[in-house]
Amino acid sequence: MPPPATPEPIPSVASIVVILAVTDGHLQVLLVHRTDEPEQGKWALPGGRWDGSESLDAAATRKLVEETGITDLYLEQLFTISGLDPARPSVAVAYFALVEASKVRLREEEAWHPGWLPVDALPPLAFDNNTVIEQAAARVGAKLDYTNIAYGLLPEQFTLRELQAVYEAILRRPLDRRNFRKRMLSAGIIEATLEHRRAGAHRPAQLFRFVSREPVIL
Amino acid sequence: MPPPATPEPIPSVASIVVILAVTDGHLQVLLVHRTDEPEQGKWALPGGRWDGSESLDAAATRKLVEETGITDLYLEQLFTISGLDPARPSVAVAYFALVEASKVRLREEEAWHPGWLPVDALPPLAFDNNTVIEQAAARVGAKLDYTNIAYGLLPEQFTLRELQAVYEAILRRPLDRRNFRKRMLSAGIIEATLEHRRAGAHRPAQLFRFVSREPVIL
DNA sequence: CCAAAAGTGTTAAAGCTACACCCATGG
DNA sequence: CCATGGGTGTAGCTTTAACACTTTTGG
Repeated sequence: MPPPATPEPIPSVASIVVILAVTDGHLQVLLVHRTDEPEQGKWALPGGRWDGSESLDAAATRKLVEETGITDLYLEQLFTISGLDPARPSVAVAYFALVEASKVRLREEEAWHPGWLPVDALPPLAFDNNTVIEQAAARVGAKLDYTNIAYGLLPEQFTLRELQAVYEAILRRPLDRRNFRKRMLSAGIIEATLEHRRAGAHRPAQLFRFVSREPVIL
Repeated sequence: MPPPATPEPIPSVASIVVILAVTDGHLQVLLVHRTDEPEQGKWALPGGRWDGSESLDAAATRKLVEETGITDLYLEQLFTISGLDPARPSVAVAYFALVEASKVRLREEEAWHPGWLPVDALPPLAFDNNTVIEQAAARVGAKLDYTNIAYGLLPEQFTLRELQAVYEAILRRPLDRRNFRKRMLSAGIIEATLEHRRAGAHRPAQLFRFVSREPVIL
C-alpha cells in the first residue's frame, strides 16, 4: 500500500541552549552563526534537531559539552515554544546553562563561528532568540537569591569580591560588600577555606568555596 | 521508490494538562481513565497528541475547555519531558491550570470518565503523572505568594475566609486570619466591594474581588 | 440571650539597609 | 609611608509572627 498523498505533518523537535557566563563584569551568552536557511548567517542560540535516541536533558547536555568542552555545569529547562519554524510544525525545548567562562574552549574552527555576546546589548537574533535569552537571564536572577546556582559560574575557589561581581553582573545593580558577605555566609551556601590569595599591594583575600556544588534550593 | 525499511523515528509530541481546583478544603486534580494501551484503564492526566495546527499553548487551552467548559482560566507551562512512551521517541509538554471548581462541568458521558481526585492522596497513575502533579502543586504554592494566580480558583466575588481556605488548601498549613487579611489588602491584589453576604447566625462577611483578573506578578 | 463566624490592633522578634573605619600587603 | 583593596559592627527601619476581644447576625 502506498503512503497517503498528504502524510500527517511530522513535527520537528529541537533543543536549544542558552549558555551564560560572566566575563569582565557582564553577563554573556554563547551564540553561533546559522549555517542554514532560514535566517542564514544570523547569530542564534546553539541547538539542534532531537532524534529521540536520548532524553531531552541528555541532548541538551551533549550540545553544551560539544560547544564548550565543559562537563561541570548547571543546566535547567526553561520552556518549550512552538512555531519557530514557519514552514512546518515544530517545537523547541529551551534550556539554560551556567558555565565558568575561563574553562570554556570555543570551537572556533567550526563553520558557525561561536562567540560570546553581552546579554544587555544583543543585536537582533534569528527567530525570537532575544526573548528566550531575556527570560533565561530573568530566571537566573530570580534563582540567584534562594539557590546556589552561582556555583556554575565560578571556579572551585573564589574570593567574596569575585562572587559579588557575578551577582552584580546578573542583577545589574551594585551590592553592599558588608551585607553581601553576611548574607552569603549566613545562608550557608559558601564556606571559608584556609587559603588566601595575594594579589597586588593590599591585604590578601580569603578564598571561599561552595558548600555544595550540586543544585540546591535553600 | 519504496520507503526505507527503517524510517527515521518520528517523534510524537503531546500536551498534557494538570487541572487544579479547590473543593471542600483540598486541592484536587482532574483525571481521566486511559482508553488506550499502554496503561489502559488507569487514571491519567488529560492530554493528547499535538498535530501542529495550532500553538502548543492553544492546544493546551483547547484541551482544558473541552474537559471543563471553562474559558476564564489561568494556564501556565510547567515543563517538557521525554520518554514517557517507551515504544517510540516522544515528548510531552505539561501545563497546569487553575479553575473554579463550581464552574466546571465534567463530561461524564465520555469513555474516559473524568473525575476529581485529591492531590495529597493520589493512587499510582499512568506514566509518571504523579510527579508531574506534585511539581504543578509545588509551583502553584510558590507562586501564590507573589502573584495573583489564586484568582483562577475563585468566583468574581468571595469572602476573605474563602480566599484563606484556598491558600490553606494549597499551602497545607493553617494561616492566621488577621495577618492574612492584612497581607492580602496591603499587597493590593484584592479590594473590598460594597456588598456583604449573609450566611447563617452570625455577622455577614464583606465580599472582595481581585483588583485584576489578568496574571500579574507583584 | 446564645452560638457562630467576622472584624480589628499591638507587641516582640527577625531581617534588611545604610553606613565608616581599621587591616594587611607591595612598592 | 602610602596607596589599594580586604575585612568588620551597629543603629534604624521594615517585615513578620503571635495573640484575644468585640461585633453582628439568626434562632
